[in-house]
Amino acid sequence: MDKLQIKELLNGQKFRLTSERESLLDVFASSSSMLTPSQLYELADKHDINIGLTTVYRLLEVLTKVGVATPFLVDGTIFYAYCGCEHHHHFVCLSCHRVMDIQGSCPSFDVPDNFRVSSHRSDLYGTCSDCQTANDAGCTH
Amino acid sequence: MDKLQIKELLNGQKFRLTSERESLLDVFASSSSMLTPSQLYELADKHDINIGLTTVYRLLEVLTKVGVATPFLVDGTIFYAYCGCEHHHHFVCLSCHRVMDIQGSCPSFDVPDNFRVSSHRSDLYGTCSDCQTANDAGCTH
DNA sequence: TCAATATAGAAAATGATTTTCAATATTTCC
DNA sequence: GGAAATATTGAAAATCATTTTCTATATTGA
Repeated sequence: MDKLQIKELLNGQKFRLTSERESLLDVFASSSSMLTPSQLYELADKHDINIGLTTVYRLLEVLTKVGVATPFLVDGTIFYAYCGCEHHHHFVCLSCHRVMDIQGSCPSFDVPDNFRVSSHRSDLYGTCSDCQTANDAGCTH
Repeated sequence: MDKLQIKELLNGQKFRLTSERESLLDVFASSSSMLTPSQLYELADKHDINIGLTTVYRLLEVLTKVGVATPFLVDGTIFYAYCGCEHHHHFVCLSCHRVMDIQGSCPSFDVPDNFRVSSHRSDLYGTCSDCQTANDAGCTH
């Protein structure tokens, strides 16, 4: 999903893609990890992009509303991952916090006919290969 | 899952099922909705069970650790649902906050061999039949 | 029983998130 | 282009959620 598409998604709900938001979005989209608002704020800072924390919160809010950001609750902390595509399945590495889209067909559930399903999430949690290697290397037995 | 099993699950991690926790657990288990800690605190209060809010937080923490409570993040708010069984699939009504276990086989995902998957969640969000009826009834057009 | 450990609860502290508000920027429409 | 309307920014303040602290109490285990 390119920036123009995101801009149009935002505009569709009367949100604007300002230069501040665009800079933040670049940083957000280039991270393969889920981030807390504060982490995104600090990551932007490292790129010499100095945007207020409130603006970070507001960007993540509107991106979530249009489906470009996905919130994750891990150990009581709320993180956000950039999700350019409409896929709802993720693998979350609990060690490095990387989030990867994964293949797999949506499961079919037995929901009563009179229930309306508006969305679904299927997330896997575990340890990615890099982190397993790192853990093995650091392991002393 | 009965109380004895939960007690043993807790004891297995050096947690205790005190009388305060047992009272709270009864209230929690009898609710079909996901609840915030404050909501559980107030619901207990209505049952003349007066337990400190801190204790509510601590109960939900230990129940989550042993898998008896499941946290849900909805619109930025963290809720907990009692999940007596080990099933990981839920339907969450975004209107009344009821959480229902749903049938359906776990989806098979294409995760690389060298990734270790420790858990997964598959949740559906939508409107239950009761709430749809209620909404239709309240609808003026 | 004695020692070690876990818990309860109130209060205080912390941390995360939202609100407020004045200034600025962007869009809309004429 | 130039108002008027609308949305955004960012700092500060306010709010809300959660955790920590600490003392008293209860439970477990040797």
